[in-house]
Amino acid sequence: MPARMKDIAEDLGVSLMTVSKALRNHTDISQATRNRVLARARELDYQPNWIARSLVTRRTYAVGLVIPDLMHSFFAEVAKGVARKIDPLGYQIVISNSEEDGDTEDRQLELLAARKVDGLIVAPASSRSGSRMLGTLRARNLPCVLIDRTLPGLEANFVGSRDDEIGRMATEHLWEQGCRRIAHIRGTGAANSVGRLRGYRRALAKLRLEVPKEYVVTGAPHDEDGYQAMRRLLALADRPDGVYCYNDPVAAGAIQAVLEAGLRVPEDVAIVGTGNVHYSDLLRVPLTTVDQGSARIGEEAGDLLVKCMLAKTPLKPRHILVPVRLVVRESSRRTRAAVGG
Amino acid sequence: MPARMKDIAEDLGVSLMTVSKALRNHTDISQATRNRVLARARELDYQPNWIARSLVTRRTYAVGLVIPDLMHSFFAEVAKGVARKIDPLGYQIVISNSEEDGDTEDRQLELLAARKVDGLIVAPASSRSGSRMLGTLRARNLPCVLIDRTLPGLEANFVGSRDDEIGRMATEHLWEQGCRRIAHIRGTGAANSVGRLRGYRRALAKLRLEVPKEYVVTGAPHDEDGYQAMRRLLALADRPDGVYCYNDPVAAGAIQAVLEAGLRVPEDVAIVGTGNVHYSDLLRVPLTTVDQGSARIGEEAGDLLVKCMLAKTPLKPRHILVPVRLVVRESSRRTRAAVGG
DNA sequence: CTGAAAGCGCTAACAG
DNA sequence: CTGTTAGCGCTTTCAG
Repeated sequence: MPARMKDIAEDLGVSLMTVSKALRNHTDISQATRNRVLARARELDYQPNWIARSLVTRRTYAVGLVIPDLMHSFFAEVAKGVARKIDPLGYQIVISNSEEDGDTEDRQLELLAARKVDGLIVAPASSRSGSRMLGTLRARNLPCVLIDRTLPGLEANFVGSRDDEIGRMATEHLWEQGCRRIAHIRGTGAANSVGRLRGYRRALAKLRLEVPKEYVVTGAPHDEDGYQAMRRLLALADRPDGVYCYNDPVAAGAIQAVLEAGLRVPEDVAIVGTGNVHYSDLLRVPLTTVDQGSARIGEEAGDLLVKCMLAKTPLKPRHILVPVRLVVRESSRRTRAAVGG
Repeated sequence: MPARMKDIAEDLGVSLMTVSKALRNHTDISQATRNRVLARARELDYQPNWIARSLVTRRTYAVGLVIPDLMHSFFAEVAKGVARKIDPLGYQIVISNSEEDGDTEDRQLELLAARKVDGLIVAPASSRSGSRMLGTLRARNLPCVLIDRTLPGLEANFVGSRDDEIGRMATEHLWEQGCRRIAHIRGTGAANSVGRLRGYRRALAKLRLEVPKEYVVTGAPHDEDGYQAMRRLLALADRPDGVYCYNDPVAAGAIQAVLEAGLRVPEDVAIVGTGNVHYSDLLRVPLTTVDQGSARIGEEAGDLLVKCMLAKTPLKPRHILVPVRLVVRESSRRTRAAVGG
């Protein structure tokens, strides 16, 4: 139904090839012919069929973005960063929600590959899914950039943060604020949660602070999870006076639980999150958090992916670590000395 | 490089068609042959090339989603609703950010059309872009569902809210809470902001409340805009004691401005937002807002689009209005009587 | 500068 | 049950 090149060619009495070249601004077409073609194309409201073009050029100008949760602002910010970089180059984003589930993720990757996307940006749901992805991608050597979470044992492009540093930074900050019973609400499975936990543990060790085993609870990635986890922490005989949280939504949930228990933030329990999502400043208690440069992560990932897609031969995998930064706000400020905000 | 049907066919000494049918579970293939094909396909890690398939079937199983801002939770929630409905049917989402700009939106729609998506869900940036879209879509009769914002003069599928009711509901609520100087921070251009403004005006008229012209200010869609708009309102000689805001981010920004001015919410200025985004409950002051059923909007839009895509002939455009609901929280609760939360 | 031939990987329609 | 023919709309050679 829509106009094809063939239609234009026949209308003008020229060959299909002439039309094809004219439309793509090839040099070896006379200005006169080109104008006629362009004019007729406009009249017919001609739109190139990218499907057909893709079949022969083997480029779709689509990149797949697989994230665990569209609704988590962190990923929305990352997605925006990616878009900002690849959009001007004519790429579009096919987005998939893995819902933090490895099988769903694999299915989505399969589909994306079948769709012949030119590249992939993935925040892997769990480390378990590493094997499948490796097969799916390596075999077809589809350019791929991992974000936010590495995949243990998989040599791949990665853009993210130094998670152990995040954990350390947050924990030491709580200590500096006078907290001595520092707990951690950790994430499930993914490499970043492991790294943050490690940072937390190392900081405690360095500070010679011993805390009960029960001070590490699992409760992520949503604020409801954080809320529940915090309630468990508050129920402990010796409840914590500082909590470092896997991400900002979890921290927001934790704050909710603390306030609901009739306690104060930060006086009774100080809270630190991770990610510095956009609304963390507007929360019930403005949230101290470790900024990961989410938009920057997206941008770097976009840039790197573009480089890979343009390269003739597979590039050596790179690791890009975006600097992190502690943003001190009210949820942890217990001393005069605390700066920032 | 990846395996093709042809490879399987040659390896097995059967025809390409046999492979094609076996792979798609056509009935007229013997179990034995099918098994051989399937086995070889697995060995070669065969993946169907959807581009090639699409070219002949004329279906891409991709739908375009064009929204003004990925980072606004409202649209993230809508997107998730859409995904929930179309995902199980094998459709994937190509997402585009229009950044509230009509030209960007048109460009994106163009690309999406060229990519031959099977359908489109669009939250139009501004009413101005109506004409182009109409051409782009009607001409190629590409199934399309508008969400959140109608396009004046365009007879099209729509899923959204009764915006004048939202405006009325919020305004009357503020009145019931004792506010008598009720202002409105409105959005720019889009039909929904016009509707909400109308609702606000009508409610005032019905209540026989007269307010200065300066009580309607434009400041959307981001929280920064709301913050600035609120500052302007606070600078008025006769400052408002209640403000109805275009959306929740704007309301959050407004609250920020009020508190920063040393005033209290809701005692000095009560605030009502729109959208009931997920984190509105966690805000500095928990936000009273009009819930639009964002996820439901996405789901209905997804369902409707699927119906359109499956239909042989274009369906008559439908309007689906998802019920709205006032959610009363602390930002406006000035009387005992106020219910909900 | 213009065009003819060949084919991307797959499927619809029909024959055997 | 299996295979042949034709072609989706476009681009990449390569000849004029």
